[in-house]
Amino acid sequence: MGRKANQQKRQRRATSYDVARAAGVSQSAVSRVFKAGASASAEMRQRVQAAAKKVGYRPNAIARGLITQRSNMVAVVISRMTNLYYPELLVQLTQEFSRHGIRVLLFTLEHEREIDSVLEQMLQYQVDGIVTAAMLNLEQLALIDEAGIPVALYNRRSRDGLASAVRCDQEEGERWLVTQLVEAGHRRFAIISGPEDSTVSVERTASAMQKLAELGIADAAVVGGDYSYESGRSALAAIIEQLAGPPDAVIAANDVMAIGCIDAARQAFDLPVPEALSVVGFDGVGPACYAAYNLTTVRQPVERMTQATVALLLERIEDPQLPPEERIFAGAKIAGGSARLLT
Amino acid sequence: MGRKANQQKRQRRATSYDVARAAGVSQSAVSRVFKAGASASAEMRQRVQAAAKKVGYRPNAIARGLITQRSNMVAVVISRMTNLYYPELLVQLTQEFSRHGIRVLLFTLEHEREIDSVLEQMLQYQVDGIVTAAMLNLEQLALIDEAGIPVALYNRRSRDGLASAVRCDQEEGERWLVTQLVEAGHRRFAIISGPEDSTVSVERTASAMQKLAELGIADAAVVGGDYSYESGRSALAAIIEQLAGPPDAVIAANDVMAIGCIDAARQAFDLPVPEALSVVGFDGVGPACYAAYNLTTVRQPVERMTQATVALLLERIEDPQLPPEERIFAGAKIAGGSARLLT
DNA sequence: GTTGGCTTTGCATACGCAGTAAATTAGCAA
DNA sequence: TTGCTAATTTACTGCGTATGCAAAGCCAAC
Repeated sequence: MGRKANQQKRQRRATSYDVARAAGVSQSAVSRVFKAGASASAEMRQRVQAAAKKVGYRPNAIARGLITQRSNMVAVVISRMTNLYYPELLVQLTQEFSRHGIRVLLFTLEHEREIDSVLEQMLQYQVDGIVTAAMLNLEQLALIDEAGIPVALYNRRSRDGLASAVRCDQEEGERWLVTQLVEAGHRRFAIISGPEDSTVSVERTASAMQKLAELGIADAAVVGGDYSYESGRSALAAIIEQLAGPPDAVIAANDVMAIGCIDAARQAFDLPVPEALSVVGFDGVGPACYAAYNLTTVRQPVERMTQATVALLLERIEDPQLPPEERIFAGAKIAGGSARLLT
Repeated sequence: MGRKANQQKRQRRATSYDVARAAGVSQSAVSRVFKAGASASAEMRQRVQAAAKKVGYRPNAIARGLITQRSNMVAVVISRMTNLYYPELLVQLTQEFSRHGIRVLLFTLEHEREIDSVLEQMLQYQVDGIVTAAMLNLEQLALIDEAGIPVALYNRRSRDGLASAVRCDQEEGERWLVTQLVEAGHRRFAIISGPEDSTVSVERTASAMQKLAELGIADAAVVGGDYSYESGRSALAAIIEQLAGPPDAVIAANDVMAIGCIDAARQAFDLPVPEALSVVGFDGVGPACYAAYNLTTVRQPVERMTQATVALLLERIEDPQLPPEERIFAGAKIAGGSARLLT
């Protein structure tokens, strides 16, 4: 048993006891020094911090979380990444949370059915709150509520006051788009909807159709897409077949499908956009601004929406008594150049 | 002091003791039932699980992490989201980790200087491993290594064997692009580089220039960009000014700038692409495939790279003795239509 | 009926830190 | 010097779980 060191690679991490011993003080003194608003003399601070550096001490957030009942982590759930504004959303969220000393545990859903398992994970990890851009049913919301964890829904309607919600006023956005198009003389309409299980898509599509009906247009063609570029492309063919000819205007449930539709119009059908066909989208993502498309669309104020989301969630983490709240943001109306509008 | 219940909103979560009491067994029995490969009789399982459901028990991952010294969390660090392939990367990573029972703690960097603070956070949270697509200097890598936490670099070269690395063979990709362009007769070249602090950009630019030099072209113009669409647009103007006329071909350090450059060429300079100007990019992100651009580029095999990253990291989490490893993937060569090539 | 091996269960402890109450020290006027 | 208050510091307990160890139960073989 000559040399027994150097055997274990994963050396034990230094604990507050180690620091205490090195500094010749008690463990609680160390704890106080590393706690934000605790009282400790200047000299104590000095000695402890010096000792901490010497032994390579780093507070263990896991242990701290166990005792304080606060993990300082929130779960963020997004479904598919096909929504091009998710990346921006994610960055904004992590940055904003980070500013408040909170870490983000990320969950992505490939399929709806994964959600229960993911939920279980989040709860086991004792997250302090949940932000979700994926659909939760009432049962799931109730489960979370029972665990006493506040939830903030992103671009979803609050349901039964079980969760806060931040969303873009899609109805108003779609109404604006439709109104502009109709006023500019478009009559034959087609809509490219998103996935059926996407509430965002359902809402956008319904709003557009309703406004169209209000304005006396009841025979718009509706074709299903899946938010992808490809589905936007093929949707146009389906539309033309369904209408037995090209429409005046296409309303896509998101920008990416609108872009696909534009490409199909120009390349496959020889329909110049916007001269022969107007195409509008929704979201205002990066590629919508590319000169080749210059999309007429409504942009979500992602930055303000994320800030609101974080604020709403933090409020309820601090004070669980607070009732959930819903905050609705108007989208920015971008006239663009992919549709013939009056002004 | 009549009614004192209903006061606290945040009811105490059920613990394994509660379950044990409800089931009339010991706490360790409960623990064993909820531990994967532990020994427990069928009857015990039954009773415990029934009791657990009754009291609404859920294992506390935080407490478990404290004792097992495994948080089952890995940190994922990305710098800016401007790299359009990050979203895909993120989804793939979380999905793949999730498949192995590991959660992702996400960190995003706005500025380089944030990295030290972020590093501190990760270490405090006792992550089992780190995946980073942001630059770490040797000091930082050493710090992590000292803590005994394995690191996997994404699209970065391994340094001093302190970390595993997975990357796309950008040199080969750029060489292919350059060779194709030169063989097709292009002579006047321009390069749009990315941010100076991006090793990815530096490597791509250097590789392209080197290959150009090898083929006898030493006077390529180099203009700096920042990976953004806008910077690609304005870069073309700078190039034309610098060369006192349009080049034959532009090599952009990523797809998004290539797209910006194409739009600028077509709209601002009346240079049809690819007839009057060839433009190539790198990454193979979504918009590169849009028909309006149909970019000639090299696509990173993100899915395979992600799988490799996860595999490499998990290996070293399981066995810290294992030496770091580097794995290099060839990019997929996409001829596209934004450049005049021979074949 | 005893022995030996195997499986199942409970007891007790440890993980690393925060917070409480008690103890110590410092500070200062009488 | 004494008495008293305020400011620090300390010992100790508990957060919820996993696990080594020992006791107990079970079964087959002798």
